[in-house]
Amino acid sequence: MASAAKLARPRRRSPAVPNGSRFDRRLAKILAHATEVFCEKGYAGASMRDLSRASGMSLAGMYYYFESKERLLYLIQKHTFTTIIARLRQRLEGVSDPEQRIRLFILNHLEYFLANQKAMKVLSHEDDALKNGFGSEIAAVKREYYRICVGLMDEFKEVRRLEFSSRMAVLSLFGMMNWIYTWYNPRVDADAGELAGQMAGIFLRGVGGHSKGNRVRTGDGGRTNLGSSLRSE
Amino acid sequence: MASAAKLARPRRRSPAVPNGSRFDRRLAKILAHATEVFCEKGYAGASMRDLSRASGMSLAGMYYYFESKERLLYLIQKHTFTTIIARLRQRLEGVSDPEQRIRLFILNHLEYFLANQKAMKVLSHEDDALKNGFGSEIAAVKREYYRICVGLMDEFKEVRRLEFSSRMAVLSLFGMMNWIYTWYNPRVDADAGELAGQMAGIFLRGVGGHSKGNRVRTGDGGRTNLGSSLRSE
DNA sequence: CTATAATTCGAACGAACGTTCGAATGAGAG
DNA sequence: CTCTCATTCGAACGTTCGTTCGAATTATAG
Repeated sequence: MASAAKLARPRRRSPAVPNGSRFDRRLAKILAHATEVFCEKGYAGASMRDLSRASGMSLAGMYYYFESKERLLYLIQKHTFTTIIARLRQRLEGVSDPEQRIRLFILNHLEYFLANQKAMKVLSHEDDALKNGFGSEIAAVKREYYRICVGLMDEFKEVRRLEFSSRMAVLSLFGMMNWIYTWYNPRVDADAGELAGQMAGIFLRGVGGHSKGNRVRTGDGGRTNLGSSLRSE
Repeated sequence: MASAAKLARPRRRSPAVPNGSRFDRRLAKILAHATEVFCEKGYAGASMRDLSRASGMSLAGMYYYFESKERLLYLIQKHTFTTIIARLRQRLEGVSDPEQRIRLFILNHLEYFLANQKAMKVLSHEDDALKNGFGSEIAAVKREYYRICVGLMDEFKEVRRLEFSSRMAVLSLFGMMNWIYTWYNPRVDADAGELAGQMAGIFLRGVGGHSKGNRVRTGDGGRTNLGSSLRSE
């Protein structure tokens, strides 16, 4: 009973290590490898032996860094979600126009999604894999992210004098964006910036707030309609 | 080796049973219960013992009806996909207007999705759980469904003289629609017809084919914009 | 150096996994 | 009734699961 708690993060004596302690850096490596395995086999389908093999560490050795497989998934999800929200907040700071803020949200989401595709797949796919304590904490972070987007939508509706269900709109938008983990192929599909522009175009025009052509932070002029650079299959 | 093949569907003597043989009906019951379990715990997370308990049949007894857990998932996915395609083809028969055909596609998808929410979640979520033979057959059916939608999109583009990537548009649409398994709550959200109208509105307007108000097979006039019946949480 | 704490791992635990087998039931046909 | 075949199940199989433990190894402080 008390023996389980002692695994909760031992100290290091010298804090002189550049980017977190040796412990933290090793743990981060393990998380990265575990993310790949969870992505390929799913949380339930990945065994601790798979994870230890991927990390190049013994099965027993893993338990020095985290106390259970469930906690490992929790750490991955928490870190991924926290990071994407932090980046979003930072980028939103300088922008006040509601439409641009939504475009920025979409860009931030897709950029992070594609740059960390495996982690985001684990986040999307293993949504309800965590139980009780772990699950509710992740759910809270997800809720926060959702609320930010609803907030942006409400600003947008007000200034454009539009009326639609923010819930339905936001969830449709999330669907569009998150679904890419099932189909995105970097050799066929456009990059995050292009994709964000296209999805923002569909969404904003679809929701009624038609603006004739402005993109957020992308070089090529103001084409808001879908690009023709992609062929259908 | 030869003993495994003998489980491949024994015969019944009297074909006088109303809806398929006794064997078929019992199997269908098992599939229905298994769908619920797969939906709740995931394919990998559901054990054969879970499935047998849900069906009220002994663990060993299950193997009289199918030869492996993988085959069970295959049967569920195959049936679900085949049914939704069959219904779609039937409904598309009478309609020739490209926009209406897309609206019908969306309506058919969402109606079936919400009426068979658990099966569709299993279909969406356990997308790549099947290996080799089973997996490629399901993938082929999914591809067929995708191609139908691309076909509708191309018709639509041609008659409206629009230019956009059908691939990207169709996959965004699928994202919007399929994501609902993560959020739909029948006590809060609109029914399939209403939802289909709203999503079709966003999508069609978003893609540039603006039509001022027609719904497919829904009573209330021609509002194409999002309804205000839903509050944001 | 020695002492102390951080880190790693082989071996094993009991539990749960998917699947098999042969015997026990059930029911309809003659 | 008997015979036959469809259906069910208890018990067990070999394997893999997540986790634990104590000893071995490595690194740092004094």
